[in-house]
Formats: sequence, C-alpha cells, structure tokens
Amino acid sequence: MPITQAEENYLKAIFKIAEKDDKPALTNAIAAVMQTSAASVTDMLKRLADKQLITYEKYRGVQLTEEGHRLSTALIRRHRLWEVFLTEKLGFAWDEVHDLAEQLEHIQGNGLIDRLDNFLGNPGFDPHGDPIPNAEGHWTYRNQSLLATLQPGTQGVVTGVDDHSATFLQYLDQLGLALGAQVSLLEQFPYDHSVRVRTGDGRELVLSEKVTKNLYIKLLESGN
Amino acid sequence: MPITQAEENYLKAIFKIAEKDDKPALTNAIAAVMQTSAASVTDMLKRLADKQLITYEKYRGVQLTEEGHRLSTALIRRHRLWEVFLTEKLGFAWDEVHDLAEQLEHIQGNGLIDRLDNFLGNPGFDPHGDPIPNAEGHWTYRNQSLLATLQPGTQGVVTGVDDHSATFLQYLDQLGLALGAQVSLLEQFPYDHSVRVRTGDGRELVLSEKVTKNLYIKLLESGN
DNA sequence: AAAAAAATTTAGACTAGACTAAAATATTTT
DNA sequence: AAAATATTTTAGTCTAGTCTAAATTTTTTT
Repeated sequence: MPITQAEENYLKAIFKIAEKDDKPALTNAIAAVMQTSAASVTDMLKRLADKQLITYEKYRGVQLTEEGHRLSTALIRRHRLWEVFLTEKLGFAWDEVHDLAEQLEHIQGNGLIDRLDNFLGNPGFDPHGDPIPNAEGHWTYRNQSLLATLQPGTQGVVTGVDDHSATFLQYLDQLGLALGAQVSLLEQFPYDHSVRVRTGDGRELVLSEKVTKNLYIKLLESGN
Repeated sequence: MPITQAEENYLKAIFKIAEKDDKPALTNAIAAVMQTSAASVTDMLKRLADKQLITYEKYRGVQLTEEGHRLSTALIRRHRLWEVFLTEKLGFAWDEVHDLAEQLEHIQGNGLIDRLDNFLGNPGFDPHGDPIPNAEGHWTYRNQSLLATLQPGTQGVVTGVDDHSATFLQYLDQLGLALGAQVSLLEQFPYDHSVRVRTGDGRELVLSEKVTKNLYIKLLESGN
C-alpha cells in the first residue's frame, strides 16, 4: 500500500508534536495542527497504525515507529529543500514559500530529492534557519537560543524563527531582523518581558515577548 | 469550487484528443488515455460539465469550453516547464522526466510558474521538442514534419518525438538520434515502409515505420 | 470517591473518484 | 430496415478522508 499525501501530513504533524513534547502525541493536539476534527484524527490514526507507521493505544496517544520516523524525516527534508529552491533559485521571499513547499514535499520520484539537494549545493538550513536532514536522516546540530533566554550584554546573530507565519516574517523584515542580522541585548523589562536591542546597523528596537520567544540567536564569542 | 488534480488530468486528456482529431472527444477515447473505465469517464464528464469546463452532450462526446481550454493550456505549460527544469537543472534524461512532471504540473501557487519560466530562460520547447505555450497561452509554431512524410534526398534535424515512452526515447539515444541530430533520408523501402538514413556523424541506420512515424524532422534548406 | 469536565472514540453520513454489471443508445452490417 | 455489434450511460457498490452527534473513557475538581 502506498502512503497517501494525507497520511504524510499526519506523520509530519505527529513528528512535530513529538519533537516538542517528547511524549506521545494526543488526538486533540494532532487535530489542532491539522485543523481538523478529533474524530477524523482517530480514523487516520487507525490507518497509520495498520500501516505500522505509528503505535497507537486507544485514549493514550501515538508514537512514531522507526519507519514512521524515517518517513517524517524524509518529508521534512523534502519540504525544506524545496523552500531553499524557491527562495534561492526562484527569488521568493521567506514568507511566501511555505504553502508551495507543502505541496512540493509530496512529489515522489527516484533520485529527485538527492538531485535537488545537489543542485542547491547541499544546504544545511532552510530559509527560516531550520536544519535540513541529510539523505541518511541525520541533522546538523546548531547552538542557538531563543532571544527570550539570553542575558543583557550578550551579542549574537539571528539564526532562526519558531513561528513561520507570514505576518511574523514580514514584521521581522520590517524591523531589519532577517537571518544573519546582528543583535546585542541591551535591556530586559520585567513588566512585560519585552527587551531593548541594538541591531548591527546601530538602530535600537524594542521587541515584545512574543517576538523574543520566536527568534533564535546564535551567541557571538564575547571576545570578538 | 477548486479544480482537482483528477479533473486537471481529464482536461489534459480531452485537450490532447481534440488536438489530434479536431472532433468532440469520445468517452472511450478518454478512457483509453486515462487508463480507466468508460463509466468513470462518464461520471467525470458530468462533473466537468457542471463546472463549465466542457460542453457535454450525452452519447455525443465533449468539447472544451474557453475556460477549459485555457486551463488545459496552462497545465501543459506547467508540465513542460517542469520537464525543462528536471533535465536542464537537475540533470535527468529526457526519458525520466514524464512521471515527475505529471506530479509537478499540479502544484498551485501564485507566480510560481512565471518565476520558473523566467529562471529557465523562457524556453520555447521542452526536452522532447514540444512547444511550451507562453503565459498568455500562445504557442510557438515550428515547421517540422514526420520523417515518414519526407522524400529521399532531403536532409534535416531531429526536432521532436510523438511517442514519449521511455523505451522509444532510450532507443533513440542508442541510435544517436537525440534532439538536434542531423539526418539525411537516403532511401525508402516500400515493402515495410522502413527507411535508410545517414546521421550527422556519418553512420547509416535503418529505421522502422514505427520510428519514422514518431520522429519529427525540421528540413534544412537544400542550398546549405 | 463521586461528580463534573475534558478528551477521545464510535456511529452514521457525506463527497470524490473509482469499479462492475446491466440497461440504453448509436452505429454498422446484412 | 432489421439485426448485430459497439459505445455510452445508469445503477449500485467501494474506499479514503472528512464531518456531526452521541457514547465512552480519562482526568480533574470537589
């Protein structure tokens, strides 16, 4: 039995939930990610369990099997490589590529993705700074922290985002905080957990907690 | 109501049949192209007629409406541009790209295809020599003839194929008759309609009627 | 440890797209 | 112009994926 696009999408949703919580993914959580009803999720979980892509215990949530994990990783790899293609080669902005990659990731074909990877120069990260697993499913590790967790006085470079919504990404563009932008954390305001930062080009910005909790920074060695 | 992938595939099949015959496409003909049953075709024809993409008269066959024609043309444009991408950029051979393009042609997204077209340098023809309609749906005309229709003594260049099967394309590769190859028609054998040709690099080949009826040649001016 | 609330599953129904078998309509042959 | 044949449509069924409403199970509150 081939794996359908709907099944692939569920696998990805389960992977993403498991990644965060490291606990079995619950029906309602999956329903929220998939924007569908809990009843539909239950139906699909049975199908995925039949295909041995998840282990499913009624009322207890699900976990990916090894095969399910392998497929999810491959799917994320495909998604992120297509995102690189769309930005690097076709000139799309980082807030425009998600929906297209969501479709492209389902294209099936021998050797397609490895050729694409090669054509793109084997990129390690996608346009949002997310790592791209290699053909064996291994991830590049990177030392980055949410801006929200840093101490005043530290300095770093924007390396990723947690929120991939177009509105957030466009707001970052407006602030001049694309990937690679330098920021120094000047001050934290305990009242609402907003912060004041200085950008690489010398501007000062105040960022809300919502921003600091969605922006990844790689620290620069303080010696530099 | 959005147009589904299945509907798009039927539109393309109807377009291709109409292109050849210039008569209404009949149920069985569509069933043959779609590799499905006549009953399934009838079901789909009703849906397409509801959506005003075809005009359908029971037992009488179908014709594309203006909108149906526009959509089919756009679909062919997408298919052929993706084929160019797969060969030119990813290095696939001309006999490997059909199934992938069959999937890629259904990707929906604002500006995607025009960006792709631009990235590829606005190619006029796909890897099989088929013309690619432009964004307005206009076709590049090219003066080419089936090898089967040429007279001995004429000389030309391979510009296209009618049969897109991998076996035919691989056979042409083996014969050294890729797009752009030179051929002079030396002799026709009335018995089985096979022909003897000389290739650009001086080899002599005998080609069966099946080959000559699937190979397009653009005549060289005899003065050259 | 009941009762209340929340989460999940079941039951039953719907649509798109396919199928087979049977009925209806067209076309071809005699 | 009938009869025979070929084509097409209808009728009824199936699956994947969705839905709502009702029933069940788990968790939380009292």
